Amino acid sequence: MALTPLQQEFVLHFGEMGSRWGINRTVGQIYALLFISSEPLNAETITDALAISRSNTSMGLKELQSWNLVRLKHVPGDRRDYFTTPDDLWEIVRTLVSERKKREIDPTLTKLRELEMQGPAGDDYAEARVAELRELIEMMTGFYAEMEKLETERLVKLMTLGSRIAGLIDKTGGMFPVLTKRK
Amino acid sequence: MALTPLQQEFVLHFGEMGSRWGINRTVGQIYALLFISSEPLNAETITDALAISRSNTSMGLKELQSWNLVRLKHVPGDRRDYFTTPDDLWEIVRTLVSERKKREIDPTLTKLRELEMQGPAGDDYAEARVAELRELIEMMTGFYAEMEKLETERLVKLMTLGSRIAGLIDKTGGMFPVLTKRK
DNA sequence: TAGTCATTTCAGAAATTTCTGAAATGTAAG
DNA sequence: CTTACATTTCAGAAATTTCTGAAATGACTA
Repeated sequence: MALTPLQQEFVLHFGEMGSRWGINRTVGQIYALLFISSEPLNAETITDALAISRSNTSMGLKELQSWNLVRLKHVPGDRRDYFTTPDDLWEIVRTLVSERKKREIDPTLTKLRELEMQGPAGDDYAEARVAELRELIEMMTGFYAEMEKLETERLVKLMTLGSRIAGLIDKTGGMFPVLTKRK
Repeated sequence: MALTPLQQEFVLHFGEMGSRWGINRTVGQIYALLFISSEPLNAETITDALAISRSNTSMGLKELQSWNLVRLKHVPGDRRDYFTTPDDLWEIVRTLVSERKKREIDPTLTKLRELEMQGPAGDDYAEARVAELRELIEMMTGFYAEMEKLETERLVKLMTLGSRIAGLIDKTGGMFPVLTKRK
């Protein structure tokens, strides 16, 4: 499969960004290719479009599957596996955020709690710092858990609302009655 | 400088997580060490606490400085450079988010806009996908820009509020009058 | 200005990650 | 069961990143 110039450039960009996003070039390219392809692709097609080895494609797809970033499809009468990305971009964002949290945040939160469980270390500053960090992460993951529950429609409204949200909170620390009354 | 067991474990954890966070082990360890140390440290102390080479410390500190994650301090009568992390964790979070956005999001947004500028590519699906992705990223960075403006106090209130925020948006798409009236 | 110490640079070594080709495994159809 | 693919695994090769020691640079002071 020959790529259009647009596809080509898009794929190469994702490959280059890969390392900043914590995935390797090939994985970035495979994802990009699936993302801008209207139809599901099989491993052979990917291999040939990206000019990589078949085994590299296999490993890349495995990695993307471990991130829940691709969906497996089957074409009747063809026993090869076909892959796509979800049509809904918000679904992709949710997956990405959730997986990154799982890999980049949760292990640290666990470790911080473990460190606190080990009891007084005779190092007040470090202990305070660990506790403070743990509390901050808990606040942020707690907020994330709430946002995760929202339907996409409300999430979008919320984001579009922007800083007008801030007006809801008065500086003294209370909130407007409409908020405390609801739910 | 000998590390306490707490410091030791904290530092090692950050080193291991480094690769997932897009920094290398040493950089993660240096940052962690500065973070849990009550006093600013100089390069010599870091080198010796982490058992790495002096040049590695130098490069690691340079990297952390490029991320704006450390502050340079000077001790009177001592011409060596001393480094710390900000006391305020929210300041750290703001820096981290802003730098990650700069490195991981902005280049892609630029590239997507470039691709769109290149005009019709004769590939409707890919074009639509690029436009959709660009719009999504613009919405999210726009929201981020608004949140960035908020004082920490309000940001914390907002996060603690959690999903009660969702109650503000009715399902039909409007918002409560209190919101539209303010500001 | 010469001497001392702090820091940076950089070429090559070491470690790690990524990629490939070949072999092994899995799987459906005849 | 055998054949015909499709996919995965894996050992080593290739590429990239990280780290080191030595030399260069910078900057203060006596």
